[in-house]
Amino acid sequence: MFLRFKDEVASVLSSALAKAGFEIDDLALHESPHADIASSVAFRLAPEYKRNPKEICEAIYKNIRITPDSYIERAEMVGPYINFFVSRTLLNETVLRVLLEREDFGVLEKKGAVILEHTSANPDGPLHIGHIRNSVIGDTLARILKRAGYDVRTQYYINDMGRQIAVVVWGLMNFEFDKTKKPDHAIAEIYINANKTLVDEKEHSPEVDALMKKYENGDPETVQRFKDAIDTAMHGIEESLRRMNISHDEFIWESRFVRTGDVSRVMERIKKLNCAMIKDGALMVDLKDMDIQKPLVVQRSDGTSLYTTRDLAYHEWKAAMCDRMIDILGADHKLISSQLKAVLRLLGLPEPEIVIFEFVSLPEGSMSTRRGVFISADELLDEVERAAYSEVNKKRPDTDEEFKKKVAAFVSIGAVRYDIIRVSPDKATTFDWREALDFEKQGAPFIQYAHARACSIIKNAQDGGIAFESYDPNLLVEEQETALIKKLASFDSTIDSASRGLKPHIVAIYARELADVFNQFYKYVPVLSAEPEFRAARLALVDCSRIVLANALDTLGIAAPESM
RNA sequence: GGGCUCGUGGCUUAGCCCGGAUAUAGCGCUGGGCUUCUAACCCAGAUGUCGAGGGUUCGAAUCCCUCCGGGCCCGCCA
Repeated sequence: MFLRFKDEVASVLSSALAKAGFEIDDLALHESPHADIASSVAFRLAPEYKRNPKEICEAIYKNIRITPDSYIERAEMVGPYINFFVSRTLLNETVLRVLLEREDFGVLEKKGAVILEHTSANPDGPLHIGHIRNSVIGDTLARILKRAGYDVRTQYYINDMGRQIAVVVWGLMNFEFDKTKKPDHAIAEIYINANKTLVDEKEHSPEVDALMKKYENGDPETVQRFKDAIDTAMHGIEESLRRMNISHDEFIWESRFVRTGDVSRVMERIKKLNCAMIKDGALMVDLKDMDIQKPLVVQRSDGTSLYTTRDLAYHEWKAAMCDRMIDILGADHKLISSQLKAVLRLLGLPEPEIVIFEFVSLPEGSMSTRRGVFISADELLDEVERAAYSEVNKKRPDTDEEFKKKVAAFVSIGAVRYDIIRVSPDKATTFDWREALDFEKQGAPFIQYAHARACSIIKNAQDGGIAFESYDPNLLVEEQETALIKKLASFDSTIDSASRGLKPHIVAIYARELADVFNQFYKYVPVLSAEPEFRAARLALVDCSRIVLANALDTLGIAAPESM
């Protein structure tokens, strides 16, 4: 709805500009507290046409023509600014469209296949609070892109050829696996012990190297050992992801690209590149021309491949199946991902779009699975759920046990996801228990609560046999009502900008603002006790709010409860 | 040392790409509001040299330069 409004403003302004005899590409449109959309284009024109901005503004303003059915109500001139306001038509059509399209409201018409890779944590232990920043950003982005219209598939790239997995396998051969623990946690225990032993007793190091070699060569017994170890860890990892409402469409093992020969083919092609060079028997690519000072090694002197080489083959394979590749990566991958892109470009292959998120650290420093210094996603979720339970217990003492547990579960998952997604990926954060367990702040529960309130009104109406199939949207004229409808109308432009910029936090902010305006409406505008014709119109608006709140929450992967 | 990135009230944070009209919101703080649809709510108030300095511009949180502080990276690791 807002997308069309913006388009109309742009075209109305462009033709006014043309009629007034001005020429400029940038319409200088921006959001403003003074209007639904404002333009400061007169300022831009002033120096070129050597007239004062106000004069220019008047000339443009005089030429503005708005058609009767437009989404623009009127334009107004304030000093050198032109302010545009949304029309009743837009407001009414918003209500109509939401009720018609329901869960599809806000679905855009972008086309194309997207493969989005996220999480891809090494299967050497459980997901920790750093990993899930990746998972939540990735999953939310996948949901945003789906709503934008793309055909999205998510992939988890399993690094099964790295040394850390060989260490896990070696550990499983030398230490006892604790079957009573969640499998990914039991694997972490093995991994931590094995690392400690390998540091203390250096003589075992060649045993790990031998495992890696045998795995790369495809020795059946070793392959089985690796597979068992990884499946065990992945079983636990997937369970944690599922708990957070996250699932992957595919799991891609990096070893497959070695086995299919894709990796050797990529290395052969790199050898033919002008910037390829052999140094001390290793194949490397000089990337100075791409503004990267560090050359990239793609083949060891013993002829084996490296992580990046396999990643190159992975991307070549992916590119053939989609129009866009998107990778969600931690800040430690900044250099390596720009090297990856540079080599792909040199090879004439499509490059992925990379979303980098900054690190999550603990107050005492950075996390490390290897050293056992981390807070697991499971631990975080458990603690938050416990806090959420005591909150429901306090707020709804009248309800039964099953209800409280159910509410604690969706509130905690929502709170965790929202806390992660609300901040821009390029802010480094320090984890804070007090912050994580705080339910007073405006977060997911606030939005879920607004949704539950809307559901409650609808339910009360239904229980009372009050129908609202026919209603007149023109009766929705209170300040809180129009503010609410405008917010509903901007859901499409929110999805549009979030998907364009791959910025999931925009949707998080939108959901919070929508809940905010709904709560104000709820407070000041009576629904069920209003006169029948107003009651019907307001019930329709409540239903719209419920639908869009649910859509926004769904886009964030957060449950939209009917009651809490 | 070099590269990338972040720095916005006591704390957390939006806006920065694409410069505009009183800088966004939350927590916390002060005060107020439940005989009305769920108070996990709402209203009012105090709190800011937008890290510092310079420059560009009619206009800078936003663009450019320098500096300071935090994070990440700079392996024939992944």
